[in-house]
Amino acid sequence: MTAVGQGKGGRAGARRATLATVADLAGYHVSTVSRVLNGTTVPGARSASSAAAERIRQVAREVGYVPNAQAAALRRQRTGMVGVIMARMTDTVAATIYEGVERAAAEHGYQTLVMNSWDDDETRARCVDLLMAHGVDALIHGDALADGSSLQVLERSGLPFVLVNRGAGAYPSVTADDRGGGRQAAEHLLALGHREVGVLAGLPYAGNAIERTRGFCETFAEAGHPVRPDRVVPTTFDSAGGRTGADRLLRAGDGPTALFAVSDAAAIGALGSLRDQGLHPGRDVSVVGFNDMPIAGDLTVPLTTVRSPMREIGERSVALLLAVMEGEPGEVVRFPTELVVRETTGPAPGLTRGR
Amino acid sequence: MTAVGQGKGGRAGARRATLATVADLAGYHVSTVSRVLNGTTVPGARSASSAAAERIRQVAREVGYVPNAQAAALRRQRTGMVGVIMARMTDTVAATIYEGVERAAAEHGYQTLVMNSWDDDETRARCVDLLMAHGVDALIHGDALADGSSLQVLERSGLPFVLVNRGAGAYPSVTADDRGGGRQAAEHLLALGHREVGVLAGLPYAGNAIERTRGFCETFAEAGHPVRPDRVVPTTFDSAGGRTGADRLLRAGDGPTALFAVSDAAAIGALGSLRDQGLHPGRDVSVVGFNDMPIAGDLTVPLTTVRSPMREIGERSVALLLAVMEGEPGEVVRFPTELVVRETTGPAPGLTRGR
DNA sequence: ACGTTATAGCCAAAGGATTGCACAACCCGC
DNA sequence: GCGGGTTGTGCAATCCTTTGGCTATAACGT
Repeated sequence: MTAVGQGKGGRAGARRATLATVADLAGYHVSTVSRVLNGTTVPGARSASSAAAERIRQVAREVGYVPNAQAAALRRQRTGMVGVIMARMTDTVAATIYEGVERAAAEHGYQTLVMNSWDDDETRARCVDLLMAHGVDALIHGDALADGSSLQVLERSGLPFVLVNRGAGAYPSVTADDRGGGRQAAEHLLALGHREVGVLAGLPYAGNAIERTRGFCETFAEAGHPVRPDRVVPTTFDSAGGRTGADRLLRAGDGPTALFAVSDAAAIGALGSLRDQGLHPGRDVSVVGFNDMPIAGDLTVPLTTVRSPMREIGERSVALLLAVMEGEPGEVVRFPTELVVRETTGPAPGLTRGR
Repeated sequence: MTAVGQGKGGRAGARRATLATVADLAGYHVSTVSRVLNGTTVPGARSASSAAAERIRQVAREVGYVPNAQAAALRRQRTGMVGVIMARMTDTVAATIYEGVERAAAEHGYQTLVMNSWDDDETRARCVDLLMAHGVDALIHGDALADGSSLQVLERSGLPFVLVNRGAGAYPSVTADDRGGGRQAAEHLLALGHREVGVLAGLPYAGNAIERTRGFCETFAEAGHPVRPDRVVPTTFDSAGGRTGADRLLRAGDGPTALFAVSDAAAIGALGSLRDQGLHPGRDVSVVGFNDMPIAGDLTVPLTTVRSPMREIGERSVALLLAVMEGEPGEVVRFPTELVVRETTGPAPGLTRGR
């Protein structure tokens, strides 16, 4: 295993150029090179002569010098990376929030190091450890447990962090106003005359799902039409979960006339279930989703849903994190949601449907 | 700025425990601690006594020692991280592939460091630099330009890399058999009697889009019904792109009777366009997508599409990367696709449609 | 012409983990 | 009881950058 034999092209095996390489070639000391390349315009006015600076930059470019972030991180005690934990990237909601996070972080000179926790406790814990090992300066936690149980270790570690998408207790977090969104969905269905409704309630330990369900159910209860407990079924957030849940709710003889899904993907799964049973969304059974993901409006029967500003939520979480890193107190931020009425909802059919 | 003032709980300001901390407390030398904690079961069998090992592990646990990956990476010349560049995570295809990558990488003890390039040249280049700076051991490139122009720098750098999702020339890559998939879509539509078809062709510089379009068009040409060039419109891969493209194709007086979209999202966008024009998918206009993302089968009119094993592609790319890192030659892998016929395709209507 | 002050650049010490080498103690056999 | 072979540990160099301290030179004022 002598030669490195990777890229066929260049000087394979020749290790990356370091400060020393540049210093030698340019005829300066590494410290000078470092200062030039870092543009240390800071206090001591430790600037190099412009001649030196130019020469050094020239050489650096020639040898393709890329600073070793590891070494730099070791010396200054910061990596410029923030860790991001998400349940899974194929959840469009998570992905969109993440895009917001990445963009905002980049704007402030931070890299993001993402990991998928798969909503699994052990993996979640391992993520935190790994991210800490890689020296992230802070953490954005996208899949906290509603009871905050996963966060105590984190808090003890002293690593600054904020929650996003799923809140938990008083921990600093940025989410949609999930409860309010649930209420909006409920009010809409109530206004359409629906009385017997079901909820595809999402994961029972996810703060956002809980709040959405709560807002929805309490609104129906206040209107004098409490949601039957057996009509609130836990699901995953994806379409498969929505489908299974809807199957269960609709196959029962006295199915509900409307469904509220705590995610658009689950709502689409419910649409699949409806279709299989020959039911038409918006006419036979109404369906309301959550988030308003981009395809919602393009469906052949466009989805009524509660819009949440996902990307903004991601961006805001970075701002909040930065504040927390500065030692500021850290707040609980909730973005208002907006009901988007399309065609999967319609007036309630006669109290008892056939079939 | 004396106290650190982050986590309120624990010993804030107390820096992370290091090897030295553990060594002192356990009464051993840091080198011994290092060996124990790394389980250096390697060749020299220079193991520590089990007494020492136990004590050391005990102490490490007590003080919550987390190794500093930066420092370790500096010393051994590897970080255990592979960089991943994707156009954007909200593209479900990219996200799914990434999930495969992450999982497979983790299985082999690697972390992934993802970045979104937004399909922008400058950003793409910056991603590579940043990933190199962070010392990734290798790179998985998910948004190569078809002409390979973005890859020469990379090749020169000597960093091992493979392409995924979008191939380019003879560079090692893992993709679906995009051309074959395009053919399958075409054969299906031909069999249904469609002669006048349009293509939502994706980004003109993306290898996968190009190949899918090519496979499709060549099959129609071979059948004696070449696709009119003005009916092949470039689009983005998302639903907005598909919608705009379909609007353009269908608004022309003599619209095609079928559309092939190089992504499911674009296909769904096309469905939106159809709906707006009062056209029924599968009856008035047939639509074929690509990838078979999970919701495809749950749509109210389920989507006919060409299935590609996205997650597997991601996983395989890691395997290939590992091989390349070992100095093996690096191949071009293409996974076969499978046509999934659902309900957005049907027999071609009379040669000229009304309206 | 000499003292004073910038300026440009070098020196060397971290920072935390890994690892080849050296060393001491111990075991065994004869 | 001593040589040869293990075995468990310690020593110290090394990876690359950053940065406070320091020196030498140049510039400037009177």
